[in-house]
Amino acid sequence: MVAVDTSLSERKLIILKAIIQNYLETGEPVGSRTLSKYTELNLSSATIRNEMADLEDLGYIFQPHTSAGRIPSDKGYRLYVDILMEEKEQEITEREDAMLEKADKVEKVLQQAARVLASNTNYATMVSAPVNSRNTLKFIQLSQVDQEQIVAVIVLGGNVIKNKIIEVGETLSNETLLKLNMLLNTTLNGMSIDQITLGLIARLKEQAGIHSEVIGHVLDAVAEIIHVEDDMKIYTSGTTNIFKYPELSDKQSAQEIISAFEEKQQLEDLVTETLASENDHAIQVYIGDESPVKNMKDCSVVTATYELGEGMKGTIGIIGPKRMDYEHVMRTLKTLQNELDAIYNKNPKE
Amino acid sequence: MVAVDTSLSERKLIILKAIIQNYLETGEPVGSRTLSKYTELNLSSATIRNEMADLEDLGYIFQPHTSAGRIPSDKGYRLYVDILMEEKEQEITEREDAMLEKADKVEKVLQQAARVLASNTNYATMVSAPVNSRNTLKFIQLSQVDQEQIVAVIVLGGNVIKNKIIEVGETLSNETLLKLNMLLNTTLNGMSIDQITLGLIARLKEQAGIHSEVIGHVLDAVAEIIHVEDDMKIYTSGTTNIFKYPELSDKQSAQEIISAFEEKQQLEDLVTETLASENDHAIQVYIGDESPVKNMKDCSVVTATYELGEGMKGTIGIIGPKRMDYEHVMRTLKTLQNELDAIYNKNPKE
DNA sequence: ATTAGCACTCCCTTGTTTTGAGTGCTAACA
DNA sequence: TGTTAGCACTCAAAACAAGGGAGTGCTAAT
Repeated sequence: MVAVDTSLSERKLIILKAIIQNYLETGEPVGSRTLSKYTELNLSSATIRNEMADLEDLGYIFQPHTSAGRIPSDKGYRLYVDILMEEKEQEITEREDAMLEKADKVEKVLQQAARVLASNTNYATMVSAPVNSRNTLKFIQLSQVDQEQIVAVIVLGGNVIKNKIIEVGETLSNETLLKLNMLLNTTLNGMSIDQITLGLIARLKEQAGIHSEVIGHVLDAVAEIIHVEDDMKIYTSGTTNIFKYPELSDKQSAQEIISAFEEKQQLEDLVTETLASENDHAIQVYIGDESPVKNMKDCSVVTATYELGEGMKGTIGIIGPKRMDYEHVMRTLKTLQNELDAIYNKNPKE
Repeated sequence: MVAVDTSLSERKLIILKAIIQNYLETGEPVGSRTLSKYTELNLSSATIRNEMADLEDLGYIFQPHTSAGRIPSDKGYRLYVDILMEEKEQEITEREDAMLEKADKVEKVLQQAARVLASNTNYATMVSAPVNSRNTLKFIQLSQVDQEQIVAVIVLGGNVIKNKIIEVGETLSNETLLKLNMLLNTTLNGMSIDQITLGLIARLKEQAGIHSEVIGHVLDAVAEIIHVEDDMKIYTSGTTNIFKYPELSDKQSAQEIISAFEEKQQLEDLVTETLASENDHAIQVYIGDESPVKNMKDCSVVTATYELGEGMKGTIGIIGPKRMDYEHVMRTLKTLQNELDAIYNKNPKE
């Protein structure tokens, strides 16, 4: 995929790059005359025209209609992102003061991240909260609320807290509760959520087996709390930025994109896809049809994975028109990714 | 406000009503010829024209431009909603099978409510989660997670659970913790959140005064957990329905409305306003400028308050074009309001 | 009081023309 | 052989013109 098409001469590459960059700036189809001035190689428009005809044959650019200039195809953008674009890598680590302010709750930070990203790029953005299947259990406790209710509290790494009310038919004695708590803590402490299997729970039941009925019920509830995947939280911002780009502003497109942002389902798919992809910390670019979200077939989607610690991974992403400022977007995304990665270590919990 | 303008003859009212109903259906300015057929009173278009001229002078209708038909003004809609509209009250209680399915989590129910409402009406909808300032405390407990962390768990009426990790400098003895828990439970149990004032906390501090420093810190934290208003959760659905109405579909309007739905702040204001209004269980209609949310000055907003029990009130609302089907909307809203009101009693916690 | 009739207004649609940016091709050129 | 000037051609978009039609206000007749 990244292999350069050998049929492309140096000059064609320069011209293609010029076409794309010009189009990114203006959003207008770019013609041969414009290019003959724009490029450093001094060629007449006629020559450029010949080259452009070739580039069109090869599928990198096309005309929206006869007698119009050319615009990049998806294939063209792909080549640009993979090869042509100059990444200003060196700057990334040094420059850029923090985008995020501290905040004590993770949710706040993530919502803020989405906002910052949107205002920095003028595109629509999303940030998914980390899912924590590889997280470990730090503490577990059952307490009697009243005659018929027990509250179970579970603290995971990163100070994620889960809890639930468990309804019990009969009152449990203090003693039983104490034993149960002991048992749970000694057995489960330090284990990752993945490790706490149904088999393990079954063995616990046996060990605790005295009033098997109630206790069995309680343990089942505990297992459920631990395993129930909190449905993925996704924060969005700047959805209306898409109105800044005419190619996405018609009713049809706007409606599709915005509803994908409201009904979060599609974004969840996007996150899943991103997290599943092999090379983790890289920035991923989906151009047009490449996007896993069908509603975004006319957009480009750029995503990155961050890690709050201990396998708690989340995704940050930007959705905009295909003619998006890839350089800037990828740089900003990388910066934010770093900040989020860092946040857990430097500021474990305020 | 509800007083009928005495200058309006019976006939004018009929005509006005006809104009509005016709406009609600078609969305087109309605002219005198159309009306002379549409209305039961057999009048020629000329007569109707005279009446319409009067109605325009009185500010109930206006022309978008000379030589166009008339459309209702905000004042016209107001009159319609207050007086002209026929509410089919009787049906409400009997008919209508349940819109909501049971679900164990409140959030799910509310999200579903928003969805149902949107698909039933073809407008944009919002449902706010109840705020619980008048809720009472059922149970409170502090537990040691590790050397430096305590987790505080608080259970409120309706099984709302709040919790937080508290960082402590030094380890607290089991004994101290036990005493603290006793103290907290005996003092605070059954109190409403409003009642737990800073003064009360100060008195508690004195009573517990032994290791004043750490304990003071912990008690402050507890007070904070109790009082920190969970930021209002608002569920939305069908935002993109606004694209079905041309008068709201231009970039400008669409952008304003949609961003109000994304950045929830304005919706929160709307909820606050609704909840603050005196007559609680009534349906409220805001037409155009009447809306507390400035971004919705070209819309109509219809809201209702539901009560999950014990002063836990939330708001459901519909946002659409001024020419909205008020009857249907208000009826649907009322039905849903009843269902939500009932849900807590019939199905306290599944 | 109502209505028929008429002149007038103004938006909207439709068709026509003009403009201009851009292309492809051919022939001349270095 | 690669490059360029020149020219005819295309097509979208803008500008313009004309007609139709829905609607109004006013006047005069019923």
